[in-house]
Amino acid sequence: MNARSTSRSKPQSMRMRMKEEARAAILDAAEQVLAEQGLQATRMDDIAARVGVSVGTLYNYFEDRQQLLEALRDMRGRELLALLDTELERSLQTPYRARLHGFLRCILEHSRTHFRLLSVLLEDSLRHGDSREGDLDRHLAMWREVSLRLEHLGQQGVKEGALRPEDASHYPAMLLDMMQGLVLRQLLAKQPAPADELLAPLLRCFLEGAAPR
Amino acid sequence: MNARSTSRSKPQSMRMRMKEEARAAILDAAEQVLAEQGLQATRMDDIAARVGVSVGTLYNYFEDRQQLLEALRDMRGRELLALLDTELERSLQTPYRARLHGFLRCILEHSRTHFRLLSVLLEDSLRHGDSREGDLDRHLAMWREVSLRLEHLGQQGVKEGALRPEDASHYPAMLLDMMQGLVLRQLLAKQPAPADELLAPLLRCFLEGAAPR
Amino acid sequence: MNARSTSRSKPQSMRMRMKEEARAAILDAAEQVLAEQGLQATRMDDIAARVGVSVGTLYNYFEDRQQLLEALRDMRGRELLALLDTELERSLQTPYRARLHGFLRCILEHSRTHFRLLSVLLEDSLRHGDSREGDLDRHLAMWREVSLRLEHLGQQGVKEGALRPEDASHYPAMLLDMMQGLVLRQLLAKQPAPADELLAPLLRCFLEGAAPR
Amino acid sequence: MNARSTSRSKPQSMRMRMKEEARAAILDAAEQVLAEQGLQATRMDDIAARVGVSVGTLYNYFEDRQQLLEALRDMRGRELLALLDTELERSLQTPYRARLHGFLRCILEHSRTHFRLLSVLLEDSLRHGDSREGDLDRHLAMWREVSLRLEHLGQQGVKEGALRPEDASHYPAMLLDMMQGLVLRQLLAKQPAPADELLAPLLRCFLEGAAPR
DNA sequence: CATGAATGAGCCTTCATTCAT
DNA sequence: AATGAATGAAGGCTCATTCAT
Repeated sequence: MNARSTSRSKPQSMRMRMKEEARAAILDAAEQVLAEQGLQATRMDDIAARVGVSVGTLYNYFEDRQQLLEALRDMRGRELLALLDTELERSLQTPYRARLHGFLRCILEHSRTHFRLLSVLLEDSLRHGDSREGDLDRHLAMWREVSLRLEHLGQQGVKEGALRPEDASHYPAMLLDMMQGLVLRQLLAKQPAPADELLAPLLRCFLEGAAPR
Repeated sequence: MNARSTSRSKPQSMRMRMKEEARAAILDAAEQVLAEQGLQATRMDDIAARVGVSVGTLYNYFEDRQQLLEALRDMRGRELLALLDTELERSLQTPYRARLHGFLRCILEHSRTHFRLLSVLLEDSLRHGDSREGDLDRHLAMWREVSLRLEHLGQQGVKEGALRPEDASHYPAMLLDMMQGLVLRQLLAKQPAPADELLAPLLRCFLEGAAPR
Repeated sequence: MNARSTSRSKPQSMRMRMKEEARAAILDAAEQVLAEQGLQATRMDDIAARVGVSVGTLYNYFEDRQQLLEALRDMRGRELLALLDTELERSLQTPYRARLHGFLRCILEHSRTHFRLLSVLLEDSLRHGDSREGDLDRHLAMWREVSLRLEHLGQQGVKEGALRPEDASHYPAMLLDMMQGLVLRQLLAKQPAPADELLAPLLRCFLEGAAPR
Repeated sequence: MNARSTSRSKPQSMRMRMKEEARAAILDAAEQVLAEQGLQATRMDDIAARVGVSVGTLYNYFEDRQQLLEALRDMRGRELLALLDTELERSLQTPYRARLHGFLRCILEHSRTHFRLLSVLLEDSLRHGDSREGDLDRHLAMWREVSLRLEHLGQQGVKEGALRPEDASHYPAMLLDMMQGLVLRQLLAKQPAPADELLAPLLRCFLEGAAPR
């Protein structure tokens, strides 16, 4: 009865592929609207209109508004981690400072692309810090992954003699803090500058400090 | 600190004093609720209930919800600046490093006290980055004031030979970024640590860098 | 501050009285709409329009749609019990048959007045028989109260020698069943007949049976 | 009635037979879901899922939700009448009391089997008493058929001298009322009892009355 | 005929704001 | 000034129905 099986290679994976693409399209639209209107102003209708479908369709792909946003967060998180891992692999034979530079540039660029989204989701996580624990957890887990990679990198730096080991545990946090500020200021300034230009003083201060030698 | 008290004649200043106190009470309540529930979950009814008055009364003191929140932001901003100025004055005769330390501790403590508020208001500013320009402006203006004081401090640092002058323009931003991360992580960690313990590695890294000398 | 106490006799009870009247008005309107449109077709907007207020107002008096309907059920239930108790008291010195007749007439009349409501609420109870247990419970509890009174009445009948005691436990149920059918057929027939005319054969059959003696 | 079936050639009647079986399967599924979830909670998707087909398929067999439910009601109605007629034929040579007992047992058992359905459909009929006249009519027509058969039976009873003729016109209604109550209480009690055990006191009271002789 | 994704009108509910007392 | 009931626009979500494949 259901044996309409023509000579198709992957009937199921076709379905699933299409479903995945539709989900991705919705998430892209959601990010756009989110970036433009902010979290609470983003109505399901707006997202639907942006994709060019009707509201009901959104609910064929996501349980509710909340789940849609979580899916968006998760997807972008996974994308960033993939980027970073690619970069780390690419630069395997490179000295610490250059690797760190590449790593941070990845973050900077990804964050710039998705900045409004990130701030909006951070905001959301903070607001519901108490309830919806699992939600915040997944968000923090992602950043912990990034931190982890920075720690590994830091160990290379220590081995190379490029880093003092005493404060090593603080480096990832401080780097990420400064990165976040960088991105934030970029956004507010509305004058995007080349990534390397922004990273140079950051790295210089991080490695050599503000005090004269 | 709240020294709005000019030497005015009784009748008016009495009125105004009471009005100001009522406003302050409302703002305190608003901050509490905001901290507990987040921006969008904070209803006017909740604030009113917290103060112990009825909704209508709030509208005798503030145009609308938006203005109330702005007033709250402005008040806390002014308070922080007052704190910083007091601290700067207190430490006038002190060397750069100690002054910076005191300055940052002020920020850290004030931010810890009002953390939820700050994150909630930041969120709000970002969301309406496009509309409500004047609002974001006032918020940024406040932080520019803080930055300004850090710059002054930096100049002292350069004069004392405690800072390299080349990257001086980046110092305030980097310091504030790291401070913000510090506060953020404090909140998420839910294990408040003594301010000085947190500031020590930050200052060490800032001044001496991560690279061995 | 709240000491506006003018020479009013019952400031609070005034408030409460008005609140109760408003609730009652809403419930009356709800019953009308319910009777006209049925349970699922009854929208909150319709009820509000019927009372002449806006939707929001309904929510100042009832948690949600469900609670409003429950309140309606409870109120009508209490009214019926009050009617019955009044009737029972009035007829204390009367013989069994007459008392039963009066009792049943009360039910018949109350049920005719609120028939659509009753059927609609019964329906609702049946539907959610599994979930919302407490809800159905309250409804059944009310009818159990009616049954209880019928049992008491039956005891009088037995004592008077007007009833065979063997099947006494079945009498309340059978009487109520026949009453319910009576009311139902009245509704469907759309030709309301005088209560006594309907009750006479019912009582005759109940007491004397269908078989010739 | 449905005798559109002329003596046609196989292929078409094959088609129709299959079509009828598919319809029956859908109606069975619908009844299950209806019984479990209630009228308004029963979604077309649920029915489809229960049959193991997709929603669209339902619409190949029934105009819309409403027609599907009506078809279900009609089918169960026809089934009950068939049962009753079989029973009446079987007991042709039996005295009145036994025939009545058999007749009522048929109703009781059929009603128990389909109870949730019946209550749900009754509810539906009552709700739309005003619109959809024809719908309620078909439902009532069915019960009128049952009543008719009870009347015939009653005539036998009168002839046999087992029934007083004066109230004969009320007997069918009263019997059906008590039956309905019986079934309803069975459902709510959730402790199914043997049919005869339930019917005995009912018949006793109906025939001999509650008053001692 | 079967499929199931898409549709979109419709409903419940929330909450900032108003205004008569 | 204080009160708090009333307002009603707005948004999230449901689900019967359609239709292209």
